[in-house]
Amino acid sequence: MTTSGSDGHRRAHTGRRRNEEARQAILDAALRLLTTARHDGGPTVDVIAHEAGVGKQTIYRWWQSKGAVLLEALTDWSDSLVPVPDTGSLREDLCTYLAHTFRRAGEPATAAVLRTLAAEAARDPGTAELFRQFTQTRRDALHAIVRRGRERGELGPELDLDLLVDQAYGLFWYRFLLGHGPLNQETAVRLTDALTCQ
Amino acid sequence: MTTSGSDGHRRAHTGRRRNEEARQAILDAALRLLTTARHDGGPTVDVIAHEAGVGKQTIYRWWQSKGAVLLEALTDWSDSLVPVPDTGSLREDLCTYLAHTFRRAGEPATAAVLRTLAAEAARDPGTAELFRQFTQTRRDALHAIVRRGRERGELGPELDLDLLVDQAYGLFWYRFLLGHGPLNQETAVRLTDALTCQ
DNA sequence: GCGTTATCGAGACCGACAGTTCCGACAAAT
DNA sequence: ATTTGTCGGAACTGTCGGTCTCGATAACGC
Repeated sequence: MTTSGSDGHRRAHTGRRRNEEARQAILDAALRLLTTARHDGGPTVDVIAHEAGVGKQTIYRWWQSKGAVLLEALTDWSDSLVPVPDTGSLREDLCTYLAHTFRRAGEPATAAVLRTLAAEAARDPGTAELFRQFTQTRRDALHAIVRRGRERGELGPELDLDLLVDQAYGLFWYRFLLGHGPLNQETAVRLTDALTCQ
Repeated sequence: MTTSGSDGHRRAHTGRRRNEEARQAILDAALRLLTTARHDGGPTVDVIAHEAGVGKQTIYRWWQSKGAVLLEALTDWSDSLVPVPDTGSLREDLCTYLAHTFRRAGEPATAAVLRTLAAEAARDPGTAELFRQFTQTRRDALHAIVRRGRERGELGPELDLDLLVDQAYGLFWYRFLLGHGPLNQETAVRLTDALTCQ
């Protein structure tokens, strides 16, 4: 609608203190542009700034790079992305979590975000580190599921859980980015079977 | 040593026909620059052209993008990269292949090449397609190993071999690019065990 | 109250780099 | 002998991440 900012009103100046509204406007704009399906690269800094009704300086004063903005927007958004189930059954928890993850990644908006972030991480070392931290939180979630399963005796006590987690997320990212194979619900089931040695 | 071309002599002009020496010089320069450890992004087109003693036009006349040049250089080079073992034992073949793959990826030159190509593929859709083709040849190699194993009865006949292959290569690329976990010889053994359900 | 100070939006500017276009030279094709 | 396509070299364009400057504004410290 409006060409500057998500709405037409002018933000009040906060003088010598950081403008929290501007911060939110930047993150909102970043996420909005990130989820807008495009086939080229991610949004440019100029476009984010313009969309947020903000000067580029205001972005670079608070974030170290474009990737940092995008990743913070993603992190805020994804906190409620994929819940971590705890039903008492490893196979059920695992399959639910994987199926949910695959389904989300299949949605165009989510896919665009993840793809753009991965590309940005490949370009900028600083963003790569932030991306590493983001994936770490997902690893932790999956790790918790399999650890509970092992504590219940559903997995051998000597099993390398990190390896198991990385087999799952490795397959996910590999297929998501390269697209050699599908990421559907059947894949989730089969992967669950394979990981639990059924 | 020399500032233009890998050696000092001037190439002979081939008139109206394509200069094969120039083509090789470009690919050689691309690979040489690709394997040179750098912490920033890949080599620029200008540098490749200068290193090969060639005009940029000569590059863009024969390749559609920088990534296409890099990927052709990589493909030529990697044909003899990781041999496909066939000892008659699935676990031995698998473990050998994975261990070899991991070891190669640990060498700085190889690591720089793979990392740069992955970044380039993330940036440019055309290069992404070529990268997909490259990884497909590696998938095929691993697929052949497990297919032979299944034919010998070392795997269940209903197993999804594509899934198995993608678990392996997924873990490889995930750890290679993100670095959450190691890619050492023990990892190869453990992964082999996991994939063959030992 | 009043000078100081930090942030704000806006825009000019810089440097890197992918990709294009032009040029004179050259030899094969015709 | 003329035409044609490539070659090396270089200037040029456009995009984009990131920096710098500027006037306006209001909180902060005295």
